[in-house]
Amino acid sequence: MYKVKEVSHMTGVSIRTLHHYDHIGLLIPDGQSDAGYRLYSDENIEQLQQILFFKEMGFHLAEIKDMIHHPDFDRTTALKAHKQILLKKKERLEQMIQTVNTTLTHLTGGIQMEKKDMFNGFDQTEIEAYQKQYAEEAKEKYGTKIVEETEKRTKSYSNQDWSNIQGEMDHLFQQISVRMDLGPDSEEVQNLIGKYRQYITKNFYDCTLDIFRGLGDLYVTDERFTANIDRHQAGLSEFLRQAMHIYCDREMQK
Amino acid sequence: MYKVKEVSHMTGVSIRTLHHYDHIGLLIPDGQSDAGYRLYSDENIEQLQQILFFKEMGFHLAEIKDMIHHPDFDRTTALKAHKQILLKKKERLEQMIQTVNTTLTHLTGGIQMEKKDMFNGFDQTEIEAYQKQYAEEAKEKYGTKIVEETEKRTKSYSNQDWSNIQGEMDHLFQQISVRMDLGPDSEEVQNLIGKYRQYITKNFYDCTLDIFRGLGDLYVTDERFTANIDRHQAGLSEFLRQAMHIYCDREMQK
DNA sequence: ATTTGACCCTGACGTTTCGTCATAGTTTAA
DNA sequence: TTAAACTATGACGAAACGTCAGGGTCAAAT
Repeated sequence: MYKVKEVSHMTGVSIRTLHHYDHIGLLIPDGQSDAGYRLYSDENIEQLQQILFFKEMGFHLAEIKDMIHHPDFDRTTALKAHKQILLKKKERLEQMIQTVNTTLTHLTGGIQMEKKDMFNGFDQTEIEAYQKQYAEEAKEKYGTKIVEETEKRTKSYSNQDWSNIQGEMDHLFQQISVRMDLGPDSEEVQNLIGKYRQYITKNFYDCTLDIFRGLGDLYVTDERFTANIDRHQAGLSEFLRQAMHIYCDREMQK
Repeated sequence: MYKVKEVSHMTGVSIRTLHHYDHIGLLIPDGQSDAGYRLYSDENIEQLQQILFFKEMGFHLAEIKDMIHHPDFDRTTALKAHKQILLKKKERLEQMIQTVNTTLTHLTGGIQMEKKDMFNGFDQTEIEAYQKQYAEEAKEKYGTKIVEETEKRTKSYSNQDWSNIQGEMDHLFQQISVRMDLGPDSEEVQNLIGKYRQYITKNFYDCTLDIFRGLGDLYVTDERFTANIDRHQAGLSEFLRQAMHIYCDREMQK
């Protein structure tokens, strides 16, 4: 016979929950001490595990109570009925997600139209000016090789190309921004960061870890980057820097 | 200016709901009659429709309250965050439906083969019978591929092979059972669980995480399994289920 | 002018599953 | 014997209203 704390440790349910289950008659301990302490038998433990199992499936405690107290209860029918309920809930959720998505595209679409920034203007001269400027800074930091490589690769890019690149980039940032709550070290975010690096390597230059790390810093120290990135989401640039650092740390360890 | 019943008819919300929204400060009518009747303006109606819209998307009333009372509220961010929540809920629901399906197929399929325990009887015909039956259930769940694979692989197994498999399996269970006190999340146990999965994949079919998780549930819900497993050690089946779930959760994160 | 019926109001409890105190008795080890 | 650790029983809170209960208000019919 086990006391509440032991049962709690064994099964992972809280003591309060045990009280509650006793209270509503879902799981009444087989025994009781002189002082009125609840004493649970091995059988009680098994019952509890059954209860937890059905609870995981989303059954209400009242339903579970019926199921375990009526051994001849038709579980199959109950399960089928339950499944229908779950399916309906799922449908509703999907509907909700759809609605959110629709609203979201309208909202973000509106914002993007409003703002004209360097990545939205595909004027070739502007891009070149940007490249030049970036080139100078980059030379100081990473030497001339990377700069030359970038220039060589981007020279032949058409407006269409830039537009595509911008689209991909926006998409990636978008993806990351909605996952900010998962934390910069989350698997999802780290995967996206990896994609981002690949994307740079594909379109601009071989983005080594050192460079990548520096790029992350740039997002916070250079207000042009900061502003451009944070337009997706406030605080995204700092978040990106953290995530990129974590990414680099981990990659170095491999 | 409209009274509660009119608003109720116009929008479909109950009068009590209007009371409630007033009470929590979500929708306070613009006017009031001498007798203290709530009088809603056209603007109020619009607000209410906004509220209903966000409610449909599954926002909590408190969140909605913030959104409509703070006109510069970042709806985009809120929506994105909300979407994540919805997606998580959906995942959980799908998991639950999966579990229900597993239980259902094994409950319905179990009637005819009640007394035949696949692991204890090495009679070839019995095994084949089991395989057939399992095949039907499994087909519903995982499609025909896994079933065919199992059949293909096990067709040539001799009694000796089955005996060996059983031996290995017993050994593994034994190993796990003596480590139960370390907890299902301990490294030792998790390693053994990993081996177990490999073992299944090697001898029967490609055991995906979904399948593996379902298998864990089976150990608790299907008494044939429970009995067979618990003969090594009381409570082992439940322990296994927990360990397998933990294993799957962790593997999914990788 | 009064009655009647439709309509409105403000509580307040119930629902669901426990978390979180608060207060108080019990057991156990030092 | 005393302090630490454990247990017990309430009771409030949370979310979003449904559902009475008890009691005013308004407009039309008597």
